[in-house]
Amino acid sequence: MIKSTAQNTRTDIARAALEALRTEGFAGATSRAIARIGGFNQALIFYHYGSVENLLLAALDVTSEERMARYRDAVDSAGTVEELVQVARMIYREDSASGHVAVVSQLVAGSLARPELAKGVLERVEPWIDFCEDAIERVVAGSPLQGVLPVRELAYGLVTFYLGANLLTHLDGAARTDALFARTEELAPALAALLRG
Amino acid sequence: MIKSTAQNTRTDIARAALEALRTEGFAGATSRAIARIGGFNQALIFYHYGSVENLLLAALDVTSEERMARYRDAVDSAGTVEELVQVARMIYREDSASGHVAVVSQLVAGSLARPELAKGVLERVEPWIDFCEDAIERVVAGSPLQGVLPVRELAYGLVTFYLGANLLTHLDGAARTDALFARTEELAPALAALLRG
Amino acid sequence: MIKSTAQNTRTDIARAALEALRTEGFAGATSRAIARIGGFNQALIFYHYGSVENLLLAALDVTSEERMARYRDAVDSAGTVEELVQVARMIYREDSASGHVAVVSQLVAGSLARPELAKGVLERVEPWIDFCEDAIERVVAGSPLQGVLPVRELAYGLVTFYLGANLLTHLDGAARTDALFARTEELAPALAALLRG
Amino acid sequence: MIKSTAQNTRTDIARAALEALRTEGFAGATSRAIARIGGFNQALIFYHYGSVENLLLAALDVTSEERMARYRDAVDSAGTVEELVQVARMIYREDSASGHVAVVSQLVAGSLARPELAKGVLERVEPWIDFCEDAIERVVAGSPLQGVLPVRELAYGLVTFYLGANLLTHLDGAARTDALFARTEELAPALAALLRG
DNA sequence: TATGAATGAGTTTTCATTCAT
DNA sequence: GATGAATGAAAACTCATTCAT
Repeated sequence: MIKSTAQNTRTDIARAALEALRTEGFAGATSRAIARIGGFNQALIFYHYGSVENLLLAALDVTSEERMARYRDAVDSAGTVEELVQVARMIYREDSASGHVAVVSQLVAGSLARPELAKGVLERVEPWIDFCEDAIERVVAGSPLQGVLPVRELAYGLVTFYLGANLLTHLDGAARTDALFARTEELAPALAALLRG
Repeated sequence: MIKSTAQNTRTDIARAALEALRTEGFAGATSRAIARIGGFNQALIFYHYGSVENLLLAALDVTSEERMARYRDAVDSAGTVEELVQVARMIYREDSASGHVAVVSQLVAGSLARPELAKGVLERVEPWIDFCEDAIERVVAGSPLQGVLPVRELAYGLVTFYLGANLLTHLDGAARTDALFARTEELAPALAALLRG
Repeated sequence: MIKSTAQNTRTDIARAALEALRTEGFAGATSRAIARIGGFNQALIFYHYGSVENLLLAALDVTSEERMARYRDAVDSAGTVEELVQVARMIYREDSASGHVAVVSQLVAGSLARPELAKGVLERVEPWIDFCEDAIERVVAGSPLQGVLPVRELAYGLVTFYLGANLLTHLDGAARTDALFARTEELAPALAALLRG
Repeated sequence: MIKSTAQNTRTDIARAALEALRTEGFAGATSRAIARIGGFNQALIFYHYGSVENLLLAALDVTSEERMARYRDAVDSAGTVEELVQVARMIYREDSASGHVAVVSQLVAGSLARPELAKGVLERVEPWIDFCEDAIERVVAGSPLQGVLPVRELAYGLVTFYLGANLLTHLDGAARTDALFARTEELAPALAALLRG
């Protein structure tokens, strides 16, 4: 059964907005560019979302929700540090390939001079910090490091790194970030040993 | 002896461009905004720099060079891990306060869809990775971790984190990044012990 | 018995149009604004009236008819000049408060570049000139001024003044027009004496 | 000697704005329409005047000043009531022909929902009320009616009538207003007799 | 009857850039 | 060196109107 056209249109618009952020960046994610990418009338954006800013946030919701669900499953199935690092690498790869991080970091950067947007973006970034915190917490639980490791701060640092990674990878490709992940994987057993005491 | 007026004007323009990037973000760093901030004629930008993009890169040079010199001294005087962490924190504080990171991350983000700009920005970010690499190398030298720790990748990760940190701090303030640094300082002695074997 | 819903809707739309003209002026009386004010769907305007212009004329009919009936009674009961002036003042007060004159003057002004609308508006203004003419005629009848006073022209002048008054009162309030009426009331007895010869 | 181009451009723009108000009305006096009429680039309006609203007020200044000077001379040379009525008629004719009243009444009407504009328009209408007051005052001076006639209110009423007249004349032509003036001229001697006591 | 969706042309305003002086 | 003026393209957003349901 086909969903109502209206819903499809809204989704189409949101997807086009994501594509625009990905390929044109925040400054290039204009109503025109989005309409061109999605192949629809510019005015539809305002009909459905009221403003470009609104659309961008709505688009962020679309990807975020999809990915959050998907990644929660993956992380839940990771019991050891080694597995968690592997999952983290997989997430980064997927997000990088799909452009999700690009979208997020463009929105974060673009919201510098737009308090409204900044507020909306922050609200959508917070859950990811919580998500990281939960993941780390689970792995550290029961180890001698529990209570020693600053989990909350580490989670924040991870998200921070994650955003920065995207900014840089668009400049010089993903090779170096990949290398970093590879080294981290190699060191993971040592870290696991540490956790075991 | 006073430098030629022309040189002063060029510097004024570059400083205004930095201020614009800092306060208005990449999308708001338009020739008009820069001219308004600096209190000079819009056309001067094109007379002296040819294009806004050029100006932004030139402005990046101005801050980068100043800071690089200053920070190299500070890092050189840090002999231990603990001291290095303290210096890193100091650098972050200063850059955060002065807006240097804001400028860099705005330029990195803004260059997504502008290959020319991206190329220029990358060239100016590379030295900072080298800088970090040197700093880490010096501290690790002679320790059992030498040869084990992936220094180059770590340096890259640090710069990555650094950029991301700025993106996030404009959203929710510097408190959380500060906390992360504080925890790292607390853990530095343990890390130092590790380095000593 | 309740009138058909359709009729009610039509009236609702016309009332919303009047409200829009009153509060937003001609340039702001757009289909969107009218629909928002009335709380109904934009497309209804076109379903029931075909175009915004048509609606505005229909709305003018609604108020005009209501008021014409009401004012004819009031004027008929005025036998002397003094009473007529008082009635005129009352009419102005009511029209001003209810916004009827505002609506008329906005339509007259807005029709400048729209021949169709101009035609429609003119047809609806004419009866008011006739109305004034009748009123003056009745008061002058039998006096030495009958045949001397240019009644038709005076009536036209009155309506003219009336429109102008509304334009100005929205700028600086009704105080000055009130004062003018007050002075006219004071002078009415002298004028009455003149009429009696 | 030719004035600077800039000044000429500014004046050209203001004149085009007046023309637009005259022929297209307030709602049609858009930046596009004005630029088309004047044959210049739309952006020039914003370069020279910042906004359309500003331009409209500046344009009002241009005509108002010109006419005020011109009419003050004409009124000053009118010593009797008869002459004053003739001058008034002449002024109306000229303003009507040139479109000055059209401009004013369109601006007054259009400012209904724009407080900023309303403020500016009011400031520019006030002097005309003063102007009328002076004119009436001079004619009444020394007559038995001095002190009896409410001069200020009369002046206000005249301006009011004047605005209304323009609104109506665009609907049905100037014939009826002319007729009113003609009748007033005929009655002027009687009025003069009254003034003489 | 009524409505949500859609559209092409319009709105004001700002963009980077050029040019004559 | 520096500036005021100028421009064509593009920005976000709204317009009256149509149409399928």
